Amino acid sequence: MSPAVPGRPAPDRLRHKTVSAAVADSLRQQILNGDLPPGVQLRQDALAEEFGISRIPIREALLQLEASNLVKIMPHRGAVVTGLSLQEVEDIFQLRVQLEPQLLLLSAPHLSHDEIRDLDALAQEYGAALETGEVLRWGDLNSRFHLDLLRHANRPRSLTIVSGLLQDCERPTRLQISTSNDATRALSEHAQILDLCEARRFEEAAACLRGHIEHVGTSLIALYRRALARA
Amino acid sequence: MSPAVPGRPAPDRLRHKTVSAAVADSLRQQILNGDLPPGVQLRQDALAEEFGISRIPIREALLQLEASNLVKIMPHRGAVVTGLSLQEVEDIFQLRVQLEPQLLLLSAPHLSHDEIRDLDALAQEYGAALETGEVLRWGDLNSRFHLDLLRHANRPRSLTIVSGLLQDCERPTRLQISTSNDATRALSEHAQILDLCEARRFEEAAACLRGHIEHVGTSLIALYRRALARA
DNA sequence: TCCTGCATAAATGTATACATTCGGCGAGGC
DNA sequence: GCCTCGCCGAATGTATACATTTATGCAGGA
Repeated sequence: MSPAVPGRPAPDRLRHKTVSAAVADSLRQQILNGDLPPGVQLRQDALAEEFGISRIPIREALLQLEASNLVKIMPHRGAVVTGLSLQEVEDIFQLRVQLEPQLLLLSAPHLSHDEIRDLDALAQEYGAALETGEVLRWGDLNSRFHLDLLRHANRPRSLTIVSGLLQDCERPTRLQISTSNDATRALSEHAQILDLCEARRFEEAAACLRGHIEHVGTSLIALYRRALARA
Repeated sequence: MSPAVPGRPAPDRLRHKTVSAAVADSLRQQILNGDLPPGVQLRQDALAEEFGISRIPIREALLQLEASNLVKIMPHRGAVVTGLSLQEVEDIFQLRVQLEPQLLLLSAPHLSHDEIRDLDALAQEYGAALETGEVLRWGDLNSRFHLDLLRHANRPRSLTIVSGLLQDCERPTRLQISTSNDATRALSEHAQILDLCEARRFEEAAACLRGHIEHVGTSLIALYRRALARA
């Protein structure tokens, strides 16, 4: 029953084991939430004092964040929160369109009824968070849904890549809160994908997933373009 | 440290600026060369003494290597050199087959004659290294050739991903040295791709690239399967 | 006025020293 | 005889202190 398939970088569900990991998670959340917008300089001394710890764990946390493309470290010049260019966002969605449906075709046949039920629970939790305005959990739930859907594709590297793409989608997704009718549509599309999977109509499920990503992508890119134009 | 977009992990425009980066590069080379085979434990104290430095830069170097999937760090349990499962290698080549030809279609029309000449120089250098047995430069030259070929696709995230895939190919590629007739075939295929690009027959170039990756992939996977069976 | 050059300050990078955690070994009990 | 509990050693994780690099500001001169 143990999911040997890598769900996430680290099983963060248990308590943090090291300070640097805790700091990394905290900063990651702040960046994904937009609390730390792109371009902000992260000074080690300030962060160390703020967290009440030494600079060493801060440095290691920043290195972990750089691995996720959340910050850019320049030697002797500190770390800066990175931003995604419009081109990058477009690229990310094109990659998702190209990769995810194909992986779904491989993974869906191996989804058990229990797993589909769990996915449905995730989707409903996502809907609940949508209504209560819990924006923080929004992107995370969406990412987990998409990843769990593809878990059984037996393509470990592809899943790692998709995981990275999904995480990068979380930041611009925050913009979409205002136009949350897109989000409700996403909700129904998630349900539809699950229904098609349970009915073992995998080709249609993949097509639906493709349409879902395309729709979210075009909507988000339009929004992102305007947001960038403002700044 | 994630590769900027073109070039390599670190554009060595200048000599190493920090010790941790130098250590990371050294360890990276040793791992890619097979000097540090998968499963080896990297103890910080031993490395620190070996390099004649403190443990702090060692730790940061290990974190950078973890970002490249070259080592796996477990909290309080040290770092271990990672290996690629057969499944991962297969996945990597399927991804390359899926991504690279498409990117070539986007990039090739923007390749100038000078750039094609540079690429040809790279290919010839690769051939020279093949004959003189300079195995160390082999994987690096191959990666640079493929990356430079796709440089103008205007798909930054895709290029980063392909860059990672290529680096991961470097390790199992070392196995291929013995059966270097595959490598000579790769050499001619590289030249053929360039010729088709210069003739502006982009579709054929992409098809050729696809066949090239597929051929190298199947050959390498067969070899890798036997190597894993031994160990 | 503008440019050059150095001195100063602030931030990062590294070394040393201390604290914490994990794994193994052996004594003790069931 | 086997299992459990607890101590001990080794390695990692973190704090403190020092060194190095980069950027800034001011003085001096053309």
